[in-house]
Amino acid sequence: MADKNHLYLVDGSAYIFRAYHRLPPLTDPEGTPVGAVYGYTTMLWKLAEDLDKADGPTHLAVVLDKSSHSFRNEIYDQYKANRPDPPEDLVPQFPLIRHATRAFSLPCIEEPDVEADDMIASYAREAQSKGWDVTIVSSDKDLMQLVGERDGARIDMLDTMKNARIYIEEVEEKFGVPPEKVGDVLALMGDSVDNIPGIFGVGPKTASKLIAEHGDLTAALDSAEDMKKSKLKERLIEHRADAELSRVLVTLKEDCGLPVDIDDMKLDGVPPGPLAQFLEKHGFTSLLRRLDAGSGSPDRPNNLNPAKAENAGAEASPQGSRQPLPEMPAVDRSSYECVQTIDRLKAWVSRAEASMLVAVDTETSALDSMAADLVGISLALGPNDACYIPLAHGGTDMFAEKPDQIALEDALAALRPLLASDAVTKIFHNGKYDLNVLARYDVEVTPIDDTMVISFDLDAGRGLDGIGGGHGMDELVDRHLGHTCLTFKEVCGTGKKAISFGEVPLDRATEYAAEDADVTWRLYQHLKHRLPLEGGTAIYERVDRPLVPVVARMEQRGIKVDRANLAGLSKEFATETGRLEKEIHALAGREFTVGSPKQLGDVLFDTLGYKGGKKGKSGQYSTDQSILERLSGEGAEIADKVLEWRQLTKLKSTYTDALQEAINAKTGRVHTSYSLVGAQTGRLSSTDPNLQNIPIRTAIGRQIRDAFVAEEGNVLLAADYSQIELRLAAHMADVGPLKEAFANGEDIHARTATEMFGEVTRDTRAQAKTINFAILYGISRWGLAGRLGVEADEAQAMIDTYFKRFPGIQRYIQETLETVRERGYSETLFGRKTWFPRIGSKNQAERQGSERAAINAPIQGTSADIIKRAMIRMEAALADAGLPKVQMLLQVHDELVFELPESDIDAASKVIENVMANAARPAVILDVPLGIEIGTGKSWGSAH
DNA sequence: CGGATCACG
DNA sequence: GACGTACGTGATCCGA
Repeated sequence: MADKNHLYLVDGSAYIFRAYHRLPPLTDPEGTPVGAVYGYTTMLWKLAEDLDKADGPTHLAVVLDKSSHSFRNEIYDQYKANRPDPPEDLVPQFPLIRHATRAFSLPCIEEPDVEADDMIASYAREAQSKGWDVTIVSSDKDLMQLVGERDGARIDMLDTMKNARIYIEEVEEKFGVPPEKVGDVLALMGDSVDNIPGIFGVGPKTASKLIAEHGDLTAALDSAEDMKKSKLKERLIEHRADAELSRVLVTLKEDCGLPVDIDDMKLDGVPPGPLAQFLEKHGFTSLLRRLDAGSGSPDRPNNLNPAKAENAGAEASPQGSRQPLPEMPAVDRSSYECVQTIDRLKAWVSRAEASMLVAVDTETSALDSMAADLVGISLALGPNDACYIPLAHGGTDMFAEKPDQIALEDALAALRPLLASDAVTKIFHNGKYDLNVLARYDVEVTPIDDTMVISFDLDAGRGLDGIGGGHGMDELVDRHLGHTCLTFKEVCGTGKKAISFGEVPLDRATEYAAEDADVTWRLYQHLKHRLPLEGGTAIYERVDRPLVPVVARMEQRGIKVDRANLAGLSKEFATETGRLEKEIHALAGREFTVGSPKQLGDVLFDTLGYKGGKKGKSGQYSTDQSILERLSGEGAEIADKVLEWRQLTKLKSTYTDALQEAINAKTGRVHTSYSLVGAQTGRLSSTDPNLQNIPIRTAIGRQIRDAFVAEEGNVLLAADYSQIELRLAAHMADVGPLKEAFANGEDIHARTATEMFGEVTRDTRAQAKTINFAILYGISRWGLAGRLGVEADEAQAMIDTYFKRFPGIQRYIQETLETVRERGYSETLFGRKTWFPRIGSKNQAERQGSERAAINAPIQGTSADIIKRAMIRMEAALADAGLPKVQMLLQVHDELVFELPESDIDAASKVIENVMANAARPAVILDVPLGIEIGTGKSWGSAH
């Protein structure tokens, strides 16, 4: 997986002593001294801000000393005996440190009779044993014993005051020995602050020299016998016992009991409420302003992340600045290098490895990432510091002279270590595409960042009428960098004269391709900077960023469809529609294009004279399903025929014909493409082909689902969240009766019918179901009336009853609209924002449309967040359960489809249900259970 | 290329 | 006083 867990352990007690001495003696409005607390608060702020950085925390806890007593006092009664009392204006700040920690909603570890250092050591080792990286936020020299690498997991330290990282090299520089021997050095030199004796007269220099020379403490002490007569020799012999005692005292206890599970230290966003309260209480106004603004000026990078801590009003929108970022020079395409030799490529790779951050873009021969061939790769390490590596340029004519370029396999061999290096973040714009292309060349790419996804997490819904709402690269570059990129059309042309990228001359190709990498690098700086300031970090880092490789793999797997089955259906549908068309023409009395709503409207309402033709704003009669059904009810045979004709042509053109064409020639499977930024609410969308709208509601349509099949020996498994949006509505709106019904596993629509009408009949249940859905979508009396076929008055009465029985719903709607009007966006339980720039429109229709969408977005979006979390965890969960052959193939909003060996059904079902049912945890604990329904079969149709 | 229609959750 | 009435998508067809 791209992201490694990284635990930050903050040595809180040590920090405040240092902060106290370094910061001015501030007091809060009540006169309480808070200088050290302020320093501590800003430190946590900065750490939280680092959540999105390459080496930043994924998990974090603060460790404090609860008491000064520990096992060391038992073996040495003078331990820390001469430590002076803390200054009196520091004493009242100790409890405030806990308050500050709580305000950030961070776990705080304090155990009686255990020193913070030992607790940190124990947690560090625990995390390391699980393969996590660890950063100890401290500069305490005792803790330097822990620095180093073990089984691929690293422990380092961070001195936040000096803003310096401490790695093995730094420890060696300080002590002259590697970390594991620091204890020996400390034992010799002693520590006056902790009153550790050491050897009197031996300081750091002598101690490190002795240990470096002899290897360890015992050997150093033994060596005294052979020394020339000296003061040092005498002291080593005389105080040997002191040194040995000191060795025990400086040894960290690495097996303390761990009161909090490290998994529970996950940084999952900082709720703004308690933090704002804390900042306010102690008069930390500058921090409070940043929190309230939810945005900062670009030259003030030290702002806070909290995921849900933004209050940015629509007017405070920081997007749309066309100012180039100050430190970035204008794009200069002439600065780019075309890399044509392996030596030059190696030079770029080693520079990229050193910079830890590289923007990457692939150029290909087509748009379909599962079919396109790789034509070249561009890299960028900074503004105007970019190159293009052509790999398959040259005319389509195989005899045409090809430009000099590195052999594909040589280039990939040079790039693979860089692209797979944990230490280097690869930035893409829509990285899923590049991942898919490169995967077909056996190139693994991890970890990645994605500017398209970051843009979506910051600005979903922010565009107006298609202006500035997208997340395409050219659009973002224009919007954020004030620059216009070369377009693909300019380079490759359009229409019939269009050439493929491989035919573009290298100088031109370099300008285009390297520019894409260059601007991706620049966009990244801009967008990634905004994430913590605008509360986008949690949803990006915890949901959408880790999802990218998961979805890429799903696309790569594809799903098998039975071509012969589809071809058979196409033929049936063709025969039938031909027959229907003749009948329709006969009934109409003339031939016309049945597929033309305009001509059909004229036939129905003018030629045949049916009543009730309604013209829309386009001036043409509406002939949609509801109209045709009405006519059918009035006895119009032609309406029935048209309905049937429409159904069959729809199924044929959109499904049975199109799906056959979508079968990939190489894999023999159908590979959809999911968009992570397509739906404003955070849902995925599916294109080319859309596999999220395969028919299921009618028997004839379901035949198409039966054409989606498993390979021989395998089955398909479909796992659905049952009624997830209603469950979330019950939780979010705190609707007692609905929560109770879900807890009891009741039929929710029946329960609604009972509450509303006092009895459950087929009729009242159906009405209740309609009303339940209406609620999710933002209800209006006319809309409901139309659906139920009743008068608006009656619909209003039902709405009133609903609100009366379920008062939480009305409150939810009110509160949601108020916050959206105030802040400009709605939010899911996981902190995903959707913007509603039209919520205050003077145009009533437009405004009401926004209101309905705003009521729905938190529910639909939370559901999307939950299934995404399940997807992210699914692969590891299946692997851990020894089920590597179970493959997740499709997502359909509340459903996941897997392909698996028949023999794995039982075991896989358990894992899948467990992951899906618990996907909200631990970030969100729902008041309702998440019900999962699982089915299996040889085809998708039979798995339901 | 926009509108109308209809497939899905 | 008129507006135009359920949320979120994508594919296909027609016709300007």
